[in-house]
Amino acid sequence: MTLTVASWNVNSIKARLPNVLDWLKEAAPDVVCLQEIKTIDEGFPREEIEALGYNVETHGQKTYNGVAILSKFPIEEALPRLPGDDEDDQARYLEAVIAAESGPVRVASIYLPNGNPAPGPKYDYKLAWMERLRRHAQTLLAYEEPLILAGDYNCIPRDSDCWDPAVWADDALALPDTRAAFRALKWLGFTEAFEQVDGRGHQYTFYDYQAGRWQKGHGIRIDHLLCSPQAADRLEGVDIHTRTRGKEKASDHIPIVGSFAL
DNA sequence: ATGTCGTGCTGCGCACGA
Repeated sequence: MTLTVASWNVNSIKARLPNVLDWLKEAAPDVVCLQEIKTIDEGFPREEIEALGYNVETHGQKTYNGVAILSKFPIEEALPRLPGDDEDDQARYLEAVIAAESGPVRVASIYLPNGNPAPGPKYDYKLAWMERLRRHAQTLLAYEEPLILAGDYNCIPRDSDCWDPAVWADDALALPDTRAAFRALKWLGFTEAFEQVDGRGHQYTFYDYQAGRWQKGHGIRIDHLLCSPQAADRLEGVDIHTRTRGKEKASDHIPIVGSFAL
């Protein structure tokens, strides 16, 4: 059996619904982690997506942020919010246990803070959020089960993951502290799926709407799948569905899809 | 240097976030 797990920042589920439905029909992933749904739970187009055979869990918020998990398999438990700061009211984290045929698979949909402008309070929030994620991920790894942390990490891991490092040198997505925090998370024992099975530079998951970035091929790779050893051991491939970016009313992000022998 | 989207109301143009 192959289990496919995707991550896609849709930049508003309401504005993107036709594109999302088309892609779900074409790609038919088993599990989808969505980010930036930009709606409260009650506004999520649940029926349209359930009609394609998905179970739906959402952790929504008005206007900003919001994450969701879609699954063709039952969702056994769903845990909104990243532990570690009860004052944090931004909807950026949703974790769920999927009852896959091979057994439980834990997934999280992650919308990591952008952090610009840096330095400043938004960058401080980003780094604090990354440390909270690291601590929680450490707890999850101890379960020793297939675990995939899927999302928009707002982190360009390497210079070769953007078209021009000079443009990004002072940006919150590429600053040394951001990269160090991402590595600290990974070094707990995660495998970054694309890096493991492909690893080429200049394979992008985001092209800004501005400045003709898509037309010029000026992208960045910021959407990632982090796999526990039990998931990484079953990892068979990763695809970036670049053609979604060329459609009418496209999201600025592109879906990334991991295939697992699970 | 600029560029584009999406949201929501201080609402039919603007501010904000990305």
